[in-house]
Amino acid sequence: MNIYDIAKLANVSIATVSRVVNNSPKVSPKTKEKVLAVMKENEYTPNAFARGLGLGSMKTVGIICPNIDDIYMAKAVSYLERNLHAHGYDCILGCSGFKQEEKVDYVRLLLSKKIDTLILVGSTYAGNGKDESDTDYIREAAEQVSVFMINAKVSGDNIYCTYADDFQATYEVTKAFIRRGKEKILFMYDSESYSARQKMAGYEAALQDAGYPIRGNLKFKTKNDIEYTRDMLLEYNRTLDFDSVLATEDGIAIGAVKYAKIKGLAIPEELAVVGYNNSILAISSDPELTSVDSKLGVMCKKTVERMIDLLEREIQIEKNVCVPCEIVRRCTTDF
Amino acid sequence: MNIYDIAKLANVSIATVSRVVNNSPKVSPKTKEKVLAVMKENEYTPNAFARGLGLGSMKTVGIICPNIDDIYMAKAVSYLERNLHAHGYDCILGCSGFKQEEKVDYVRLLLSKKIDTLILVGSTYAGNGKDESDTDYIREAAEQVSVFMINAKVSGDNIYCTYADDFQATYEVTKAFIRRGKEKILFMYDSESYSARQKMAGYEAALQDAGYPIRGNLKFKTKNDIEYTRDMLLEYNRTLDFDSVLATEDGIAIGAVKYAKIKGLAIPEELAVVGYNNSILAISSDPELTSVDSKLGVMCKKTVERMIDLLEREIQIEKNVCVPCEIVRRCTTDF
DNA sequence: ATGAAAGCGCTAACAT
DNA sequence: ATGTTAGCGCTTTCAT
Repeated sequence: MNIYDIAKLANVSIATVSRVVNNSPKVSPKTKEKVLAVMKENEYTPNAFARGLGLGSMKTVGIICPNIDDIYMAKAVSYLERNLHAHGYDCILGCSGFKQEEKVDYVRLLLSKKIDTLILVGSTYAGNGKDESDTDYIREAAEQVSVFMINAKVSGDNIYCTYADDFQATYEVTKAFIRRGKEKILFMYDSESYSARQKMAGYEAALQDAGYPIRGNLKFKTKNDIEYTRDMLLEYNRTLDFDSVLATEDGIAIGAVKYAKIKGLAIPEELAVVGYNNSILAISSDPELTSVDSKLGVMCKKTVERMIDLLEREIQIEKNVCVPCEIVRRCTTDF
Repeated sequence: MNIYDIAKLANVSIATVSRVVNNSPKVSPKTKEKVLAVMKENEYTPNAFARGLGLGSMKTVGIICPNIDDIYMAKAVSYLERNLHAHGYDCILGCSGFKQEEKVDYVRLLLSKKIDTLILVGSTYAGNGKDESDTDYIREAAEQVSVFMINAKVSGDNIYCTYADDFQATYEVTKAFIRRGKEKILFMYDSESYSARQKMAGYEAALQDAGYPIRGNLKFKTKNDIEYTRDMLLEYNRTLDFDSVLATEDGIAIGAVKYAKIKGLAIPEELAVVGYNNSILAISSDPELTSVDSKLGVMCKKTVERMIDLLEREIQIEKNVCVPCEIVRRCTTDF
């Protein structure tokens, strides 16, 4: 069943059918009704490809994240999908992994599918902070469609970023630790992503402002893996002296909690722990984890809102939006 | 840049360009090279909509799950995406929620986007087991594209199902409980989905086979929410007597663990607990959770393999595939 | 091996 | 308010 069939059955031209389908005001109620009836009777659905070809759009946005099997990414995609669906857009999802080449390939692939917009979720897409060139593929993509980044900052025309104020959050957590008498705050991270760099910078700034030294061996690189982190701490704890942990991921923080239990350290008195993302892990942990909530829902909503403004209302939109975090206090800290 | 431009620049017809793009064997190496050069030079990418219109396919599969902000669903989508991507298919993702009407709408929506195949993830799409009619929309969809269900069983032409052997798994867990002297096994569930029904049936069968009574008050409906479950148990424990918990979700099981801690019950001696899905929650818990692994990775792989066989090789494929579960033993049980 | 031309099903400008 | 028609960019059949 195509538009010609419907037109014939309804005794009108295909233009009229098209108008009815697209809710054009200039078609008489009578013919509209007639056409709708024929359409319903034959369960007609316009061919999306033909429509896309004519219009140059299928109302689809591409979402790329490194790995949706990650609570944080899944949450982001969930928020994005909901907001986009509400505005009549569909999501085509890609999981690129963390390798540069695959990121580049995946972006190209989605562009070739003629998406209306590209959303890159995660701080890994902001590059390593050293070479500008490793984000060139994003600027290239932005020549074809507008690109929205979530939790990453990349400069370039037609690139719009939304990110959490991670600097401020870790600054405040570190200050709070210091106020409660903690002197040896272990900063645990698992990548050099944009977001991780912001977090480390906040940590360092707070130490500096308090007149504390920044000690390299208190910056501890690990993996976002509970058991790996726990074992690393057990291994290094002879040479490492710390009374609190600021982790860039909840999984890392829970590794620290597990370590404390094995060592018989009281939480938070002997070891205070703060995680990040306020994921379900934070409350599944025992004791429940104090965690920084990066307000992912807010970020996703703001992203989609601006996207719609740009795509449909052609309004001027904010280029970069920074969202404040919230520190959710639970049992692994005494502040 | 379209196919005409390339044809002109390469001094060939659009048919030849099309042949080159589609890797047709009947084009001389020389012209092929020439065309490829022009294409590269101009960064030509075929228009996906036009291609879709001609071919009737954009190599896209629709994936619908109730909610990707759920560890299990996210894992499934992750596996599916990876396998599909490897075969050159893209995923368009929809989160339908659990309401019947929205499921129906979302299926229709994706069908109208001319997906090559539809994958429904989650046992919620199998209906409530009472009305056949609540899965009619799936059979309707299957008239247009083949439908693959993950962890659900729905009968109908062109519908292919892959599900875990949940019956066997809960049967074995229950038997193991009984062998270890547990007499009052609390079955905790959060829905009447297909999978939940299988789990309950396995539990009941094991009790029956052991000559134990099936007591209605030992079937406890809750939510897949740690705190809610914990509080429900605290509230009902005056009237409820149980020495072990078999939960249909890890989150529920952790709620039971939290309850045991508050009540000062030793795990697993005074309260043994088994969760489901072997999610990250199982190891973030303390003590770590014994959990049934439903082999989601295997299910997803089998699904995509059959899909490719059907779509590209037009081979006869298995209609229903049942995958055995694995019981991952950790610290909340003594078996 | 290559080209010409007829679709694929729709939208939108233009004509009436 | 409705119809005619020219694209949109590709695939594919049929000639050559």
